[in-house]
Amino acid sequence: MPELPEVQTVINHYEPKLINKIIHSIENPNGYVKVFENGTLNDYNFLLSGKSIKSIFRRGKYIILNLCSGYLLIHLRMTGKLEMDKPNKKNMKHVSFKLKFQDGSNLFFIDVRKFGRLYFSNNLSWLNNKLGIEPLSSEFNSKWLYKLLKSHKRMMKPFLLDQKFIAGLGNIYTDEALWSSGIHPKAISKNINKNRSNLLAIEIKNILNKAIKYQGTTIINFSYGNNKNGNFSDELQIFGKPNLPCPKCKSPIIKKFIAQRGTHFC
DNA sequence: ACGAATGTTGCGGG
DNA sequence: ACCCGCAACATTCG
Repeated sequence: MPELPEVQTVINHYEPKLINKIIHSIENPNGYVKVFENGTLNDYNFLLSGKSIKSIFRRGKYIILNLCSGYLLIHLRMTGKLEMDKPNKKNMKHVSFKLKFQDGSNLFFIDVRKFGRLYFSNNLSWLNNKLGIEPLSSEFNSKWLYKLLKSHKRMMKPFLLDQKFIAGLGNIYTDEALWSSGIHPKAISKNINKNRSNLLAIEIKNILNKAIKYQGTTIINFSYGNNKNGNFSDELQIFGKPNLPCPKCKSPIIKKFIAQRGTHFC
């Protein structure tokens, strides 16, 4: 369930460890080839061998390694994890790829459900074309959000999950942000009044920033580094708490399928 | 014991 | 434009 705060947590953790490393080669020890979104293992080796990592940053839920030429992008999807320590036996069989560095260290991509993907690209224009605004940027503010909501007629939950409008929100933070702003997940964007819209913009930023500070949410899968867990799980107000009393009104939290996703609201 | 649910994304169909 | 269903895949829960 890595969403924006979890991806940022992974980056914050690995940035100092990976910066200036030189890639020696890449392997896929379990022969799973679909992880390579564009190209074969040989292509990736040709493109990556000898390249150094200049910087690491995030766009939406993508981890981007800025190489001395080109970019290597990692999407964790549902269960992807990065580890530098050699994985234990159980995790070893879920290694989708292994990046070897010239200094002998490694970066393992462990992915139980194998949805995670690796991309190589010379530029990021295709990514910027398909992803919407960064919710933590200054461009994302009350004014921008209100304009967005008014210009579409969509259910709020799937709207916020749609990465081409706002990049980085997933199931957990969408539920939390809507609940905090008093907006029903099925409410139609066009009908949201200005006060609620303004509140939503603030809550999205607050919740994401706080979750990054707590190093993300661990419910089932998320961990980073040496099996470090996120601490935002304890700060969740309604996600994963069906039937428990709503912190605001004390009536039981409702969980329903909306937009094919388990959705919590009150 | 077996079906359902579990984060994310993309695609086809209505 | 927008919604829905499904698929990718493995594991856990009831």
